[in-house]
Order: sequence, then C-alpha cells, then structure tokens
Amino acid sequence: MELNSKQVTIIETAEKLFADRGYDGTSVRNIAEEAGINVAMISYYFGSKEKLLEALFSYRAEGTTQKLVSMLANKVLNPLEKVNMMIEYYIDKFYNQTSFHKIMSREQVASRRSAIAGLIQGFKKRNQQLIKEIIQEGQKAGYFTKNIDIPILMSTLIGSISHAVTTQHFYREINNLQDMPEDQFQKMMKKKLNAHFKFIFKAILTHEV
Amino acid sequence: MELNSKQVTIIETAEKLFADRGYDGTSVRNIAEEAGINVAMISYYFGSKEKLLEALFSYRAEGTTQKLVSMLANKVLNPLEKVNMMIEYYIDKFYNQTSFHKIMSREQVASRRSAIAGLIQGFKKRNQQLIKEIIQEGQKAGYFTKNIDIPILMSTLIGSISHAVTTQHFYREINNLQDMPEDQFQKMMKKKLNAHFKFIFKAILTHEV
DNA sequence: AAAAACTAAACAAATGTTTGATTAATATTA
DNA sequence: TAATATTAATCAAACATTTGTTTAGTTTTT
Repeated sequence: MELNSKQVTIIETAEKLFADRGYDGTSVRNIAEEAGINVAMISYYFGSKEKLLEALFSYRAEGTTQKLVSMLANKVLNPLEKVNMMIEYYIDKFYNQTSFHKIMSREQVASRRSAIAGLIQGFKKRNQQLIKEIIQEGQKAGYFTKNIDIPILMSTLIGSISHAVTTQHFYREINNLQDMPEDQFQKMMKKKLNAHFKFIFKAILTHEV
Repeated sequence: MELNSKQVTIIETAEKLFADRGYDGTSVRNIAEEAGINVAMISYYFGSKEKLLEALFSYRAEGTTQKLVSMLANKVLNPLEKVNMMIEYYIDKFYNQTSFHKIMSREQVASRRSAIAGLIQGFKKRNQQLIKEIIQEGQKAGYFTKNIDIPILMSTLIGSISHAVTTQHFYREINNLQDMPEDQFQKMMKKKLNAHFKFIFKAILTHEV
C-alpha cells in the first residue's frame, strides 16, 4: 500500500496513542487533534478506525521476516551464532518499535478484531517456521540436543523481552532507576537481556553452560 | 471489603468481559446484561466503572503474597526446592486465574488508571522482595551463584508464562492442536512449562544443567 | 417504619462516520 | 501560456449510537 506523508503522520500518531491508551481508549478525535488534521481525514484515507489499525500493522510488518530469512541463509555463521543473532534481533526490534509492540502484545491477548488476529497469527507462524529451521539445522549438525520444544522456547524469548520492555516503567521504579536517562537505561537493559538470553538459549540448546 | 453474592457476580462477570474485550472495550451495559442485573447496580455498589475494576483487583489480589511468604518460612525445603515451588505456584496461578491475568497483563503495559497502576506496582514490589529473599538465602548457603539479576529473572518467568497462557489460542493453531480438549491442553502445557522453567532456573542459579 | 435493593428512564457527553461545501492541486483544452 | 475542467484534499457541521452516571420512584428486606 502506497502511503503519502500525511497518511504516515496519521498512522504514527495513532500508534503512539494506541500504545499509551489502548485502541478502545483512543478516539479518532484524539488522533486527529494530536496529528493536527481534521477527523474526517481518517475515514477519508483509511475508511474506518479499525482499518487504520490494520494499516498500522501492515506498515510495521513489512520487512520483519526478511531479516530472519537472510540470517538463515548465512553460510558463515554456525547455528549457535545464528541463534544469538536472532536474540539480538528480537531485543533490538522490541526496543526500536516499543509502541507497536505494546499494541501487539495487547491485541494478541484476545483480539476481537479478526483481521488483526489473522495478521498476528501470520507473523507468528512464519517467524516460528524460520526459527525452527535454524534450530533443526543445529540439531542435524550435532550442535544442539534433540527434543527442543520450539513454541515454548519462543514463548520464553518473546514473552520475556516483551514483558521487560512494555513494563520497564515498573522496573525503573522497583529498582529506583527513575532518574536514569532513557537511552542509558535502554542500553543497560539491552546488554543485560542479551547476556541473559544467550546464556539461557545455550543451556537449553546444548545442555552446557 | 465485604462483598455480597451479587457484588461477586458483577465482579466475576466484569472480569470475564474485561479479559475478552478489554476494559475500554466493555461497557457497563455489557456487564449488566451478562450478569442479569440493572446497569444502575454497578454505580450503586461500586460507585463507578473504574472503581469496579479496582474492586476486581482487590478481590483477586487477596492471598497472593501469602503463599510466597509461607514458602519462604518453610524450613524443610532447600532453596532450589523453594524456587521450584515458586515456579509451580506461578504457573498454577496464571492458569487458574487466566482472565484476571489477561486484564493485568494489559493494564501493566500502560495503565492510565493510576489507582490500578499503583496496585500492580504494589504486588510486584512485594513479590519481588520475597523472591529476592529466597534467592539470597540460596546464595548465602552456597547453593546459588552470585550476580543474579532478579528483576530480569522474574521478567523471564512472569513474561514467559503470561505470554504462553494469554496467547495459547495462537499456539493451539500453530501446532494444530485446536481439537485437543481444554483441560488436556492445559495439563500438557503446565507440565511442559514446569520442566522448562525448572531447567532454566537451575541453570541460571547454579550454573549447572 | 426504616433501610437496603432494585428499576426504568433521563442526562449530558463522547463515540465513529457521513455529508455537503470549499479549497488546492493536477490535467486538459484552446 | 492562459483558461478551464477534473480530481484530490480539506473542513465544519451534522448524524445516529453509545457511553458512564444520576434521578426519582418502587419493591423487598430488616
């Protein structure tokens, strides 16, 4: 879908507001006001509020799977290095698109918007298939142990990162880090999460620590 | 807060609807209709829709910390056994109160309802403190390694379980398990998650697999 | 008789969407 | 090039519903 600059403005404004207040907690007038446009423009460009959400999903989805595919094709990296790259990729993705992932994490709990549910289902299925291939490659090469439950492994990765990122305001308070600048906090968290998950995945995949 | 049976009906109906459609996606008339009561009864008993949500949180929160405290006090179990009990406890908790945790996981992403945010913050702070004590006990006794990042460890546990439970409809589809009866599916998932997290926690806490 | 529980109806405010008109940009013709 | 026609973009206002809450009265319980 081709988007002009005004459409992008609307989508990105909606993204911010949906992330902060939820889809149902955000009115089209909120979006219009924040984006500095007339309410009618939302219907004019997207048809409806719900289709705006779908447009947002399409907008953010493009190029997601691509990265994983190129990782899989890499012939230089061994399977564990690929897994580590995947971990880095997901952590970066969640931090770089926090607003979008807040919306996504809410929508996937129980989306009454079936078009969105279908899109999310599609991402998940596709990505999980790719990761399965990376892990199976490692198993064939004798790097990884057999009997790895990939859905649960992915749930651990996605669920943990998602939880850590979307609730970081709580962790700032719990650990008295309210005054730490955002970029510094993020840098710290990224580093910690990377080390943490690389350790966990190595333990699970190789049974070595 | 003392609750009569009608108030409990309202709270539990609201819980179900909030979990399925979100707080803002559920109207007081939805709740009234589903609960078979007059709309005015919600204001009459709880004051407002938002205070109903607060009442729901209080209703479900009671006795949560209690279990962890009694676990901590246990003198027979060694620290790793305590950690394993905690894992079992959280997995059971999420499965037994799925609706509530769906609401909670949505609210903690970014709650505009400060009273709720405060309550969640309270739970988290209290529970994390208790778990910290269990782990520190294990470190003093020489069972566990030093330098364990408890917030990230908890994020892994809570985030993963929460994600697995709240998105289990996706995992049914991805793994073609749509036809498996709910209780059988849950039993399977519980078993898998238990084994998975006990393995992970042992690896992190003891550096042994 | 007093208090509590319950109800239908009304309230104002907010919701997503459409209408009908106006302005701006682009294409076509003279 | 200048004038005109056509399409796209923008707007304020109106639309019908739906929202959470309150009122004023009735029924039930104590």
